[in-house]
Amino acid sequence: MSTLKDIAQELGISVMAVSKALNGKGGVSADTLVRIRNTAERLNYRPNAVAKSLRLNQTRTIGVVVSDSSLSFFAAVVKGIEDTAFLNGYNIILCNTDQDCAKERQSIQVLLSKRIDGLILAASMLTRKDDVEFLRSLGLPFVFLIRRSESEDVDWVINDNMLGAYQMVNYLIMSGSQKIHFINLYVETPSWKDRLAGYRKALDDHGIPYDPDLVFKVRPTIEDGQMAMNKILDGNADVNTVFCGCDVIGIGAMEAIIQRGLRIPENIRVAAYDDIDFAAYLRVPLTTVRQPKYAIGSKGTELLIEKITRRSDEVHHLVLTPELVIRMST
Amino acid sequence: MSTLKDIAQELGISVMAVSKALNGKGGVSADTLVRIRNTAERLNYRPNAVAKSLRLNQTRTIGVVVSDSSLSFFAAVVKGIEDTAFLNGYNIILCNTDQDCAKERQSIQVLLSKRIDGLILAASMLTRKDDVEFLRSLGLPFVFLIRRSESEDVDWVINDNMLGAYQMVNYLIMSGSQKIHFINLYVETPSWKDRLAGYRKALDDHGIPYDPDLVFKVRPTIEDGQMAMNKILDGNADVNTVFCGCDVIGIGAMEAIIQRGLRIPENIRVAAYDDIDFAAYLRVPLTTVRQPKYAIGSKGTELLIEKITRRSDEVHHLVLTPELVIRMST
DNA sequence: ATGAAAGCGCTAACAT
DNA sequence: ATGTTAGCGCTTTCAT
Repeated sequence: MSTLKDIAQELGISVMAVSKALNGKGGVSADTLVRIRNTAERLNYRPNAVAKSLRLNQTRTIGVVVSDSSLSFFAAVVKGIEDTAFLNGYNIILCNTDQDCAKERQSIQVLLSKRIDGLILAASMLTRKDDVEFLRSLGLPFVFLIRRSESEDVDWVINDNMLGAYQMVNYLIMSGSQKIHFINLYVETPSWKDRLAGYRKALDDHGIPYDPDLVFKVRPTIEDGQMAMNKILDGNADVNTVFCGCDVIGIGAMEAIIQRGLRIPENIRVAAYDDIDFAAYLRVPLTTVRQPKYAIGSKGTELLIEKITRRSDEVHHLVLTPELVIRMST
Repeated sequence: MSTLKDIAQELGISVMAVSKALNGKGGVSADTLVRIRNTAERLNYRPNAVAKSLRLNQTRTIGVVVSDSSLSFFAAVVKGIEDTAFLNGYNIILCNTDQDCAKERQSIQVLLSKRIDGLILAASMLTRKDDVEFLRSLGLPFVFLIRRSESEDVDWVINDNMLGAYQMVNYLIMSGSQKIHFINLYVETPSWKDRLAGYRKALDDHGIPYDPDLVFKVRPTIEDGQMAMNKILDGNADVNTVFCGCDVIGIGAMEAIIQRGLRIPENIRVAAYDDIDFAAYLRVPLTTVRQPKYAIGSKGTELLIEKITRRSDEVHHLVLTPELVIRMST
């Protein structure tokens, strides 16, 4: 792999001249410029971004930590991130946390070593107030995506979880449901609380008392959704409507219902959250709250790059509006 | 952000001593070792991987170019890659090519500038023989995943496309189908050809003549699958069985069939390829060929790291065995 | 227009 | 056990 020095020696000129020429900085005669370009081409010169990074103290690389990039929902967010990063001349280093707090911190430390210019935390486990101290101590611009922090003075891009849950539960009530089970996610993040608040507010607005026995917490897997639904069905003859914390849980719930020979929505109505790619093509097309997945990724990246470039300390909260998507399952 | 020098000055010792101590190289007294560690801790020292990379000529970073990381199938492969990279102390820079040859080359050039240690090409567009020259000219270990190259002398990890297609078509014939439409992917890659070969071989083995009019090419999207299926249904009253090049196309095909009030599998049998996460939970649970998605990613990464470490020039072809998964759609 | 010097943070090789 | 030298490839600053 050839270097500026190689080109300079080849031409009997200084390294500086070559550097300036190849970076279009001027201060080089038209004649030498051409000769330098040709030689660079011939020697198959590729600028060494590592050396550049060391010198300029910027890597044009963004760190992305996400709980599980293989889940349909996160994969869409990551695509939004990567596309936007690419458009702005950045690359992304992708790390999975597997919902493991320690692994998340470890990954962040590695990214820090690699001197990323900024950090995206997608569905982070570090949402507590004291986690923010740790994140701040890194001295690095960072943005929360999907899940917000409990601390108000950091940036985030999320969908309006309270509104989404409210809209869904309100719709379910308006269309006839009085008793609504809620299989929410198992980590009690701010998003989790916001959705619960939306659920409760909708009940409240319709004068339906809140029954904590109707609320469950499970991991976002088909199996767990199925198990939770089975438990609900086992314990209770009177199940009418189920609102699931994400589509994946909803798929498991539908599976449990169908396996018992019950029909959706005739016997039980099922609703969920996210609107993943295949939500419209499931056993029963799923009524759900659409999160603007790709936009969360792209807006979040724009915000981060803005922070990297401007270095301003304004706090930005982007709360994107979710959309109720009514399909056959209700 | 503090450096070795900061620690050295603080302690009034040389930079070298600090470097050795912090890297566990020995040659430091137990006493100074402790003092160095403490000071490093206190100054919140993080080794600068950029400087290390420049010095050592290795970044412990792998480049991953993939056609579209948001597609369920690729997302699973990428997870396999990232997990395995992490386990071996590597990070991945993820780039999407969007099936665009020029973008793929551009991304590779950028990765090359960033001095990645190795390159993974997942469903690359650079499968032609002359593309290999370009890839070799990079002087970088690389591995093809999912899609193989036309050139035999490069490494790859794929599933046995010929066998998978053969097994499926053989099963379809054995279970009663004589006329089988084939909606294959639109890029005529080696994988594409292998699957067509498997399709033809199965027909052959059963004495069924090959009819090119039954073979179609579409992009791997639900919409295109749907359009293709509609075209088939429009032009032909006698449609019995459809084998789709991937599950996403299969979803589109099923949608078209259902929208016409036809039943799956009673009126038309539908089979596909990949076995994406939700294949079992679709409108009609999908009969498909399971690719070992995660394993393709993890085995491919192991192979690449092996190449990075050993620098041997043996060629490895890992052809993983696909599995026929029979569900309700046939 | 061109170049020399210095240094980003680190480590291998070689003193002491 | 500890330190010195040199240099990875690049760019900023300051000559000429």
